[in-house]
Amino acid sequence: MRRPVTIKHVAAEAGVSLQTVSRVINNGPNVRQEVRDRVAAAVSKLGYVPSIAAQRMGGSRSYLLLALNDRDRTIEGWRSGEGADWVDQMLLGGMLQCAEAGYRMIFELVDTHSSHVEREVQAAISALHPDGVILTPPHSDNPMITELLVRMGMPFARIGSMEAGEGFAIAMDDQAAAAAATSLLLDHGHRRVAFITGSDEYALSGARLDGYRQAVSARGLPDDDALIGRGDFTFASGVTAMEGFLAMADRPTAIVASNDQMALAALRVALRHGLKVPQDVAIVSFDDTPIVRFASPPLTAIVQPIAGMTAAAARLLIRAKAGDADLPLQTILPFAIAEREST
Amino acid sequence: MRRPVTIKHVAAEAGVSLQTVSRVINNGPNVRQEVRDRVAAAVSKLGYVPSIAAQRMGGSRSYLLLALNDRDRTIEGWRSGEGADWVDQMLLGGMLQCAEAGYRMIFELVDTHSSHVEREVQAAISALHPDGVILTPPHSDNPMITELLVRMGMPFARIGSMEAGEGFAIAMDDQAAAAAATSLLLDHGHRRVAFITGSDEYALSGARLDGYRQAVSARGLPDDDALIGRGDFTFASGVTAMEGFLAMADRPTAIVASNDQMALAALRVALRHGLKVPQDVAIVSFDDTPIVRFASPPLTAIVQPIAGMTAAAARLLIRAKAGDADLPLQTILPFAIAEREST
DNA sequence: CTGTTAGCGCATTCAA
DNA sequence: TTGAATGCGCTAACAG
Repeated sequence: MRRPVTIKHVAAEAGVSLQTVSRVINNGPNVRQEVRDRVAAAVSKLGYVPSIAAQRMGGSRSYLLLALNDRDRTIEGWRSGEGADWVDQMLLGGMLQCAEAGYRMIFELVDTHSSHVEREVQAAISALHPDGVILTPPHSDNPMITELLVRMGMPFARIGSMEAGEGFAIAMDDQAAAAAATSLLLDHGHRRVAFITGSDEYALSGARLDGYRQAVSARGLPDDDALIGRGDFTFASGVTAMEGFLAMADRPTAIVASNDQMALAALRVALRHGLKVPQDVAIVSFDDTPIVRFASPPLTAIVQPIAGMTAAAARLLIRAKAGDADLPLQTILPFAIAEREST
Repeated sequence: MRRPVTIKHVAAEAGVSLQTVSRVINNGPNVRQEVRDRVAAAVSKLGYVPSIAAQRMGGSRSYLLLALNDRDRTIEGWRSGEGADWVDQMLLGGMLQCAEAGYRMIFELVDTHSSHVEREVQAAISALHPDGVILTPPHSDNPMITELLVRMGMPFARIGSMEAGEGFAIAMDDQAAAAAATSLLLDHGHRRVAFITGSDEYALSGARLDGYRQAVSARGLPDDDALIGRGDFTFASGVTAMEGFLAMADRPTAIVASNDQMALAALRVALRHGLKVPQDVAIVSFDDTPIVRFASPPLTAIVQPIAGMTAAAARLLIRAKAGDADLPLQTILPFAIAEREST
């Protein structure tokens, strides 16, 4: 049971003071190259790694980033085991980015709807003292949270949020993506393309609807409100919306759904009505979680750059803490479209 | 920008000393109920939450658990986006269990095959000072890691490891599961059931093979080595094994694969050979990641209690740190079988 | 039962 | 360019 090696041991080994070692560790100025090398040698010889707890206590960075996800949605995704891989992609982008800078990302589940959101967030921050917070939808646009963060002087990034405001806004161009999805269908000759919206709680829902409308009117097609189904990202709401469409006399021949669950619902309903996909009705999905790849037929989908957005968030937060100024307050990442057999 | 509230403020508010507050926080003994209540009131009034960094510096717990996953496998799973939800299930079980005790779980990716595994693990531990470490396969049986942990006096749990040894071994009964999968096929009337093994690097691979053999001989069927295909958990190895089976004169009518990837490979090969599943050949898979549910036909699979194992690991580690003695060194969790259309 | 003292490992003042 | 002091928020060991 070796005792842990501290900065003191390194100082003794290198024959310098505590402070000099600290300077070398943090790449501080005013250290001769020779001394720097000597300290570095001692560090690697002893296998010294600074304790982040002590670093924080010393009044510096905590090397921790806190990622806040919605509790219910996240747990539900895990429990269903349907491979809703939002969290995986966040980890992929965020963790790897953090690792590069010696940071760690800690996950926390928070209930947006709870009356004590503030207490929950406050508690997590007080306990961890992170250097920054990464907000994901729907937290990204929850003023209870963003205002608290501002009050605490805690840097944060809002993923999936386009509106300028406090914190770093990082999103893909949802409007352009919806327009692209719609245009794709229009290009395939569809004239009546319907759209299933997401929950209003998410700012991106509005953006996607706007994109759809824009693409439709760009072709000079009428703006038919009957072609817009209100959903809330749940499978059930997708079923309802799709059944509404199929009950119409002049029913749509193509559907754009604001997320995968609703797209799968639309697919299910279509098949149950004896319709063939994509012959009778084409479907485009948003998000591209694994499930849509394994649907029959596999769904064409807008691919969200979740890993990229999280990586960007981590990078910005880390740089901000390092004192980097003039960082972009808004970051728009490119989306992709995965064409599969549903169109 | 409110200044953070510390134990001092609480002490002042309650009119007691620092130490008394600390006692109340940690549920220590020797505090009158009246004082306890007074302190509790001050805590909630001020919204005080102890800083885990400071708690650790004070020589107590760090309230952190470190989960080590294999870097390549994990990243590959995320990148492929196939919804290999091992990590999700770990988070589901581990995070929720941790949250109950005021703990956090931090993920770290480590390359088992690297020559500097020890350095990587050492560094993570030195930086974080976790109260315990959760090892997942293949780390669970990597002596480089386990021995290092023992030397450091760091409590740890080995998930997917049945052998007694240092640390808490937590696993499902892989042998019984493989036997159950095989028996299921035997019950369906199959006489020639083949088995695709996993990589020898994983202790559970041997256990699964044993279970298969046991089930076969329990029926008095011959122990035919030709029915055992060597795999390594990759899709490609599954293809090779399956093609070997199909080239046989007296080919098997049922397959048990040691993981989902290889089962999917077997399915693919079977279909390509014009065989019908399950009529011509039945398939049972291990792991039950989301993809097998969306295969056509959906595969019958052994369901691993990943969330349960991680939760158990967290619980044991937390209790151990709390001073709980006689905790079980081996924990076996029940598995389940999800019967679907492939059998 | 409660308060006082002395660190934990580090970074941030200051001096030299 | 370096070193010595001071304090971060907390707990353990000791007193009272």
